[in-house]
Amino acid sequence: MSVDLELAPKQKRAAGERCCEPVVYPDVERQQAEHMAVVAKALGDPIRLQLVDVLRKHAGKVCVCELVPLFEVSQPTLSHHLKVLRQAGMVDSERQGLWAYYYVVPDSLKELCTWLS
Amino acid sequence: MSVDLELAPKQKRAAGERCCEPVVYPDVERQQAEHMAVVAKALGDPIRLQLVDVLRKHAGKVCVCELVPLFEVSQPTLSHHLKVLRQAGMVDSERQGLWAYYYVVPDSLKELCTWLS
DNA sequence: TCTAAGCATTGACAAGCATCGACTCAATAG
DNA sequence: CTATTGAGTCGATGCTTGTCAATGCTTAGA
Repeated sequence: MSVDLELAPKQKRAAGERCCEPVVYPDVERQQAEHMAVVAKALGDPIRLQLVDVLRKHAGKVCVCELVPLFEVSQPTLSHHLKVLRQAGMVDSERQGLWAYYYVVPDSLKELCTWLS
Repeated sequence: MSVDLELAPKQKRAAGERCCEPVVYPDVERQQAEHMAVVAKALGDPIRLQLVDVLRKHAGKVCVCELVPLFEVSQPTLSHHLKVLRQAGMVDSERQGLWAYYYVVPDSLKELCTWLS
């Protein structure tokens, strides 16, 4: 889960000599980092973070019209935030008639959570 | 750690009647959510996420000049990213002579990590 | 004192993002 | 069929962010 970048051994060098050398960049790990960054970025808004929190506690039981009055934004704005979360793969929705019920995608937070700990 | 928003009980309503009612917004929890969002937002960039990763593994042993060649950005840009992480309270630095050694602030990731799990 | 190196800051610009109002679409009730 | 309601999309707007070139500051060595 770690990114594992190689570091050049630290050496005090004489004047006129650069202290650092270029280091190979591991591409595979970068992709992991990018994916985790997408998830973190999606959580980087208080409204979206609280949306995830609410949905985790009421999975599949909350329609959008119930979420709107929880936040001081318009319905289209909330719809936008839900779309961001959906595109980050963190939530998904299921329509039943007029209503759309959202839920947190299982294990979508796992990678980030594991890396954090 | 949870945000604990109150939800109005879901009811199918008759036509001409709104389905939702306004809900009280808990201010205290919002502040927690905002703080976690700040941390998440700071991690919402692949470079910053990898910076945190490197620093966690080499705490207090890496100078900025060693970090620069790990990423394909200029030194000022990296300095900017480090500043963002510093302002989010996630890293701090210590100068020794010419070099600045960065390290991850202990427990700065704990709140988010706990909430995620 | 002078010079060079490490790092931070500033200024500028393009790209991205949050927000809203207006609109569209789908489903339901009458 | 028509009106209404929930929800997503679009376009416009103002703010934020990532980036680099240029510059400044501090320290160390000559």
